[in-house]
Amino acid sequence: MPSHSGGAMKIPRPIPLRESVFEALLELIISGQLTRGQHLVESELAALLGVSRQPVREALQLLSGEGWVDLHPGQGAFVHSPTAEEADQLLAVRALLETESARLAARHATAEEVERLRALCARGMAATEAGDIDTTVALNSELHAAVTELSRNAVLGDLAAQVSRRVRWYYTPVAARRGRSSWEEHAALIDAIADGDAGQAATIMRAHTEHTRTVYLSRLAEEHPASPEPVRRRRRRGPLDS
Amino acid sequence: MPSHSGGAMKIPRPIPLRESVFEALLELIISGQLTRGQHLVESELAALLGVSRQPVREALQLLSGEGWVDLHPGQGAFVHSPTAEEADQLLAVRALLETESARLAARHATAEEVERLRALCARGMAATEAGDIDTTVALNSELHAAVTELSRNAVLGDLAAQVSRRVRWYYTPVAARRGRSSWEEHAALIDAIADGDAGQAATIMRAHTEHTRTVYLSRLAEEHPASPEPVRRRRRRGPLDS
DNA sequence: CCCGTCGTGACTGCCTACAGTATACGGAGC
DNA sequence: GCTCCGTATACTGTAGGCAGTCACGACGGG
Repeated sequence: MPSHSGGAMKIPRPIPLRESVFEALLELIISGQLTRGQHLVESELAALLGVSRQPVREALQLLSGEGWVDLHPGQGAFVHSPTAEEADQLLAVRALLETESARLAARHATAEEVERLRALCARGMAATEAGDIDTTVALNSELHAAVTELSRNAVLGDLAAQVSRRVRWYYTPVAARRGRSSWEEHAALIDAIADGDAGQAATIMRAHTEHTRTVYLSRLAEEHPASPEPVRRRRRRGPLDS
Repeated sequence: MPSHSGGAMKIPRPIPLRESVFEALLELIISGQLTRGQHLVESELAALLGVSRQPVREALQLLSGEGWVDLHPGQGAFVHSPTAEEADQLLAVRALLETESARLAARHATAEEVERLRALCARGMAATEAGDIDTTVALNSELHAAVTELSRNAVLGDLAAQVSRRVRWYYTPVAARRGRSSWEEHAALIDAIADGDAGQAATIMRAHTEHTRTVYLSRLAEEHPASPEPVRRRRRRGPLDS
């Protein structure tokens, strides 16, 4: 995330293998192929991805740093199993960071940048109308990321990006019922940013994120049963074994 | 940072070597033995600490994740060289996180916990009076950490802790001139928390952190010259060589 | 029948070794 | 004398391998 670099964004020529592994594992986690609480055995993953254990280890530590897996010393890595409480806290923090981002964005955004936001918003609304959940979620993330970038605060942007990615994990099943209203809120937000009305932008973003949080919680309350204490036991045989 | 655990804080028996290395390197960076922009050669550090390269690599990646070093693929690790702009952004984010923490702390804190805060505050003021900068800074961090813990939001607490540690790096030279007033503000903050006055606590914390930020910036403006474009060249001979 | 103890297997943590690559130095050409 | 290029060096990235350790299962005792 080079945030708002001045045009000369440095792209390291050799993409380290650990990052490729990181992306791959992240995809496996988000897509659910690696289930919550599952024990991740380094050698199995290494064999699965066709690399050695070392890049896998490093990728697992990166994932641990961002809260995707839990690293138990001497015991290995386990896919993080988020509790309802934690999700709520995460959404609260997101609300905080994004609200501030919106406030700052309203102060700094140029007309050209506002246009980019509008374009994103239009595409997002189209995807929603078409019922394309995955694209909708992706565009939602992209729009929020764009706003944080406009805050002109790289540190804030990085933190928000990190939190957003985790939120996105829980968010996908919620996206459907947020539907159209979410994008109408986005449109209102962009208007406020275009006007340079910081207070208004912050207020809208606050309402928007809190709305999402409410929807998430209500959904959680419905399918209530959930977590029968996830498996922390050491796995001997599992879905990865052929 | 197990945040607000309920008494049974899990302490993994074998402390991984990478964490010890992490701590050691962090100390070397904060104390200035590793200067800004310096190229960190894995093998040298490994020899220095008497371990192999692997734990050093992993520690460097942890440090990179928290913004202490920059990892250039195929080139190695360099001690991060924070710009004035970045420091300002960091302080702004800290203000945001800590303000929210204070607000939440005021809602959740028990009388017993407030007492702990007061004790910390008293010790801090004593250290300041005694002119013990290091202890003052340490207690300052501890107090702020205690407040974020009282927010009862582990995610917020972790983020704030991370940001605070980085702030502390820049903060040490500033601590002296913040002096007594800082601890008076702390005392006022604790009063607000004790009263359960969330709004007041937030306001005080906002003013407190913004005050710190102002002092930092003014100090920066004074010793203005600064950064003669730090060394990014690859080092062949250096202070680590014996 | 339940509980403590020992044996076994498997996985992590760490070290060593190799290959690829970017940088720095020295020499040849202009 | 300056620039360009070849060679050498040293560092990173990756692989493989060994020892320590944790968990599980079986056996024997209460």
